[in-house]
Amino acid sequence: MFDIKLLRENIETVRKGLKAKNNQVDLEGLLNLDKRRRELLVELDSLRTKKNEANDVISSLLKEKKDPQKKIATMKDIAEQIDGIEPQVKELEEKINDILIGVPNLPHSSVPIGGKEKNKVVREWGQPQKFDFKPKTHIELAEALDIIDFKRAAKISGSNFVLYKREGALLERALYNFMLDVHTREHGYTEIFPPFLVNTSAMTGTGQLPKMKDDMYYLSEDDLYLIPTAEVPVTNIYRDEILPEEDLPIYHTAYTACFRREAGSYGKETKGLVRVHQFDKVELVKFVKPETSYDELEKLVSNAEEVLKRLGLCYRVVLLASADLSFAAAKCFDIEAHSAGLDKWLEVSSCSNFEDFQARRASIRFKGKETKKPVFAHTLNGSGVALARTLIAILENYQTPQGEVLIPEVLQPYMGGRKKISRKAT
RNA sequence: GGAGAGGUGGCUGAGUGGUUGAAAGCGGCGGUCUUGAAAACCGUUAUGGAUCGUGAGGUCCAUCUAGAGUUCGAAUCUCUACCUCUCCGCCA
Repeated sequence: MFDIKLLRENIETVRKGLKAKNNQVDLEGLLNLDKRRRELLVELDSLRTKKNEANDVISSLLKEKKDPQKKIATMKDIAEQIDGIEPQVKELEEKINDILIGVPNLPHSSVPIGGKEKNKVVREWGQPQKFDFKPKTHIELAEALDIIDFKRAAKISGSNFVLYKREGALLERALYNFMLDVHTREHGYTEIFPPFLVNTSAMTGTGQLPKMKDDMYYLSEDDLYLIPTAEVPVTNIYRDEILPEEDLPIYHTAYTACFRREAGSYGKETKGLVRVHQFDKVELVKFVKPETSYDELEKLVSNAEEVLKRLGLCYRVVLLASADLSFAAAKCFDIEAHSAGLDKWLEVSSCSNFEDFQARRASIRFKGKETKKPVFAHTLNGSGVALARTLIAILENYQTPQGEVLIPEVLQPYMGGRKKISRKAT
């Protein structure tokens, strides 16, 4: 949510930014609603002043044991006038808020304007894995090695759910433990283990609601949503709070399962682990001072990259163009790992600076000696990294001609010293 | 799930219909004192909005979990939701 004052003062900036995000909201209409609201508010406030004055007179009359009836009649009259205006103001406020809450964030000036075709690869690390045999896909490997059972997952839950078993389950666990260790021990993040179900306010605070409602699992009995990412509970930790300035920056990391309905996305792109309804992810979340947020974004990206480097996975970092940015993001880098079996770049991380967009919605502020008034913090987050697709890359890139999978060295301590996964239980 | 109690400022805690944005204490901040510190004393201490002012700042309005209601007037009365606590039941 952007500040309506920005619209009042600089409608062209907003118009340009929203156009770059392919959003068409009626800014003039919004501005008119705001103008009308302020006019009524002035009227309302002055009536309230009168009411308060009359009330003071009544209470002193009562103290002096005099008859207040005449003044009560006046106050009654004012109260009626207030009742006439108040609902109008409220209605306008709701209208304005309903519009604002559905307007995306504006892109940062360093973001290329345009759609996907304007996305820019900013760097690559490593070389796509080449084999002198025809590499198998992760699906073939996992089924042959008996470490993932897609059929039974479908029996239990439905299509695009995953059942990891044996070394598959162990590898999953090894991965998120490894990632959490790197981020907490070396990158300065504090570990969080949040609830996986959150309420409407939390979802609205980070910007999933109202736009993404259909993409989320919702429990109507309890009015709760399953989190699509740890970003939601972790960012909302400080909702409606004013933090001491010296607490910033705050870095949090969290492992959670993530739940996505992925409505209407069935097709060949969704085979295997590429797009599933439930996956594991280690998330990085930052709360920082505004002037530092773009430096913090670069650091965040490199923290995520570090994980892929240590896993020995070739990847590239992509700067997203304006129309490809998510609703709440001002700037975003995707990290894509190359997977040899599918021969594809798979998005395993998405690192965004939301500037004060989420902080404004969720009211996350900080205050210090210099800042007399509370200031909205900047929030950032990124996957560090998402597991299902990383697992694809590991299985496909570390496969052997025999159909076995070597375990990346950094994960071996997390897997009881195992060096490879083969058909026989090891 | 059943029964009960409760939600007031950073915290503790007064306040049961009329100058209560809210006593008091604690904490925080500034100052006096001190070689320094402590103690003591003095002062200060929320958030949002509208409006005036180049600015510092001023004025007004709102806010005692949230929403609805009663009333000329609500922190105070009524209803609903949410949350917390206690007991019982159930349970990993």
